[in-house]
Amino acid sequence: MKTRGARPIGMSLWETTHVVYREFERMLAAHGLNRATWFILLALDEAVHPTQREVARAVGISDATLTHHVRNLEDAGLVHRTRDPDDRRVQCIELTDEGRAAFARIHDDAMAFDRRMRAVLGPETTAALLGALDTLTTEFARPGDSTPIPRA
Amino acid sequence: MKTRGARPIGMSLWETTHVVYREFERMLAAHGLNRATWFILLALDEAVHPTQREVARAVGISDATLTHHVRNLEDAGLVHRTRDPDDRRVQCIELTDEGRAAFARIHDDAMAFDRRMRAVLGPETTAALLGALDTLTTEFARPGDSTPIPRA
DNA sequence: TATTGTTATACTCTATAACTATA
DNA sequence: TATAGTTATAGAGTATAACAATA
Repeated sequence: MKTRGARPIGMSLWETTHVVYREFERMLAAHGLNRATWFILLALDEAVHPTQREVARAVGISDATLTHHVRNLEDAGLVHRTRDPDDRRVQCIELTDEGRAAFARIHDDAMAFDRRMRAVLGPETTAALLGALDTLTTEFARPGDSTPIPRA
Repeated sequence: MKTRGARPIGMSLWETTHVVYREFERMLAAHGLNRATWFILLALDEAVHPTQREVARAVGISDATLTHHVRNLEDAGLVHRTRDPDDRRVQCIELTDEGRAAFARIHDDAMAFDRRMRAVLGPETTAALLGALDTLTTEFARPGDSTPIPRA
């Protein structure tokens, strides 16, 4: 068949995301985290006392998968869980002091990573890229799917 | 901490790639393929009688992982392997008639998918997006990594 | 009955190491 | 010795289903 012609956008999208995220995850790994646990910490940072279910929705994974990752974070001493006294079904996840310190360190690295991307693109191309990505997300998103994080 | 400020580019990149690829893989699944096996068929289409090792390099997976996927493709009747008579260590992978037909069908769907992306973006934004992705890939690629396909 | 979260289990993709067979 | 590929095994991330505790 010898498929020739313009390279599909999806190919470039896939390759770039892969290349960029391999570097990003290398950084996370140096802090003992992976993509999922980093997204969980971000979700914790953006909500006040979220339930595990809310965090799972924000991250885009199942409750069972979240339990798995939260256990790892807890074993690492970065988060602490307590049952909500007003509704003892609910687990309240909070960063420990150590977790807050780790978050701050990783957040610094993540911001530096973002600055590197913006610097190499320049402000106009950065804006164009973000606009294009947003257009594609709107076009292909399914209602009811949250998901910033899936298996890739 | 309440991290506020501009959304990181990586977040958008990740989310868009996820949303787009979930739809793409839904299409592939309707044809009985997944991302890895589709990339393998693409690699077969672009080279003449490649060895398995060459295909693995092109796809960006290990030899052992390739064996795994090729076995699935063979079980599905889409490819056929023969030992190279000139060097019996080498497996030559070829599409079967059924494989060629499946490839053509999926390729049509993949092109339609690409047209949909280009249509919603428009020609200028498409070009800008591809340029930005290329810039990022160049910035973050590591020499010696082939990789169009990894786990994401 | 409904909801929150956990456990048990399993599946998929991936890799490394050890191996076979060929060269 | 070196190379192409396979097998055996394991690990990471994910999910579904069944469950316990609580409401």
